Amino acid sequence: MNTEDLSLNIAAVERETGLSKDVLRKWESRYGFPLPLRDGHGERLYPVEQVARLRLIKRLMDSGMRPSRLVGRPTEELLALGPRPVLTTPASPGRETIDETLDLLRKHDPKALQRQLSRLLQQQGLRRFVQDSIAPITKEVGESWARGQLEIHEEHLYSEVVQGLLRGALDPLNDPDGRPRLLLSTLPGEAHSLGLLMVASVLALDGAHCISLGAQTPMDDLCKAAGAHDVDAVVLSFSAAFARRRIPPALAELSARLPEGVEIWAGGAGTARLSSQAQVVRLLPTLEAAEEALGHWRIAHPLPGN
Amino acid sequence: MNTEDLSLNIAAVERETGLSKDVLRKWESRYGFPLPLRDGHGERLYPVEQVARLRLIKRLMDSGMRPSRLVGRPTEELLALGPRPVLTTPASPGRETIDETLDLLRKHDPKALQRQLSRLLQQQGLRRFVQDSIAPITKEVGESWARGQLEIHEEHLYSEVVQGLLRGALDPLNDPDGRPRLLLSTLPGEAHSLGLLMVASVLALDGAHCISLGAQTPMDDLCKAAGAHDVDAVVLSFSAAFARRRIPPALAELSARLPEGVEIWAGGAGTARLSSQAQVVRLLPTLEAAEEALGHWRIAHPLPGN
DNA sequence: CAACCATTTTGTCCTGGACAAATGAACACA
DNA sequence: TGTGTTCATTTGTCCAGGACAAAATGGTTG
Repeated sequence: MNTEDLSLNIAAVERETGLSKDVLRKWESRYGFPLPLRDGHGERLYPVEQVARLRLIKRLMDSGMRPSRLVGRPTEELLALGPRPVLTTPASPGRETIDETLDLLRKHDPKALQRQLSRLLQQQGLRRFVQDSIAPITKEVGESWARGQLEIHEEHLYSEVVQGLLRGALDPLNDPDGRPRLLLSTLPGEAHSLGLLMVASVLALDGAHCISLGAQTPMDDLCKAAGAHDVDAVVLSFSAAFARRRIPPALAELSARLPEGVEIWAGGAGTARLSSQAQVVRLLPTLEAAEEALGHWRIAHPLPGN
Repeated sequence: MNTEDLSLNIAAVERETGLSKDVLRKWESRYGFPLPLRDGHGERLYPVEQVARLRLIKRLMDSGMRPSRLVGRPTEELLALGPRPVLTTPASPGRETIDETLDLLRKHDPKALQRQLSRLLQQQGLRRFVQDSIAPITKEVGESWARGQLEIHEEHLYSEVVQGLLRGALDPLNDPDGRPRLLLSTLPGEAHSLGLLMVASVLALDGAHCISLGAQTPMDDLCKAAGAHDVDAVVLSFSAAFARRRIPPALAELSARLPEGVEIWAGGAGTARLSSQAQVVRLLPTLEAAEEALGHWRIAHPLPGN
């Protein structure tokens, strides 16, 4: 009964870690880890320690690392590899606030969560809210999941609530006559849209007109929308999980199909290590870079009236 | 390219229908359906018509039917088998309201969704809100998913928001001195907690004191909590998806382990076809039955003061 | 009518192999 | 130097088909 209490079957591990059963079995045969016990019927039983390590590995992989570097290592080394901040300038909102937020998540209380975050938003203003609260809390949510202190389902809930909040804050502040006019989205295959909304907030605050299409817009729709809304640039976000190899060709294709004169701005952790591609796209690896890009665009495109 | 547009690979079908790859392959070999095409590499390609039928089948199974009766049949017959209302007295809130709600879901806007439902709640009051709005809307959400018009993810979001709303409405109205004192939960394996909250609303409105533990409380905790809170009854909810066979033994065990004098009330679609078990538990197949049970309890337990 | 048991149905897990997609490294070219 | 291409390696997904436990059904009996 000791092992039963402390072990999970393969389906439970898949649920807990997000690693498919196939992957779990393959890793076992290829790397010798995880190496589960077997129950009376020859079925795998994963001790909780192995599950914890798997969760850690999955997290690091989501931030761009590869299994071969991770699967062999002991837990301590994995912890040391922890993700470094990319979009964040961690002027943290304080342990307390973060913990309160996570508690609300665990209680499955979207309403209270919204209240809590709304309050922060009112206190700090959108700009600081995005950079000093949402960025670090999001990071913490991800890490809590890796520690097994949050269910993946709860992470989704967090994401939904924050998106709703940012959209709500963005909407009234979006100047229909603002310039430049920007179309925001992610390409098919890139599900993370939180970073995109954070960029949108910053840009809208600086007076740009942001049209957000949500995540995974097919390239066709993107081009049509760019034409229909007569935008100056298309802003795309790529997380570290997006296959880096596919970014340049995708951007090249988009560049070819987009109406004449429409720029491409690409941001997110996935673009950090990208080679310049200088002529085609402008890279926005950080929120500050996004603001900078906006400034450059304004200098290059002075208002005809002036 | 025609077949590519209109077909999904096995992973996509798993995502769309909630049927695992193993199940999809087994059904193919056992029942001859689904019978996907194959791509150049021998991998399965499911045409959208088959996916739609699978979604329908899954829905019917979730409401208690078995594959052998479903998998062979053509789409029209499946549609005719549609689930009959169990907990609902459909005094529908009107097509319009339902459609608006689903639209908000598809826009992934939890805030607006909450506003919309809050408004309904204010207009109708909790009792009618639960029975005339939440019940039919929930049904529609489920059926929309079966038609492929809603993603499973969006169904989860709906559930979270409604739960938050009901909890919020319930909390202030819960009389700490109310009688009877009720402990509400579901057993491990039963994830559906919406029905439970609906029952809780009705009971709290009638002056009972409801202590809700959320879903999947281990039996140990349930018994301890029953003692600690000195409750008069434990209220459990079983959806049609819960293995019917396991309900009687589970209830028997609980009955044995619960403190002396604590009743068990069992509700939800899963208890509809249950044999009486008369001495041990009280069955609450509908919201009305729950109110009735409350009345009976009050008659059987007159206040000592009177 | 309820409880029990044998039988059938159904879902999950297993092995081990094939192979495509993604990646990194080596190389050629401007 | 930097940019693009090609090839080998790594990694995830899929496949077949068999085993078997869990669940449901349909008698049978008290």
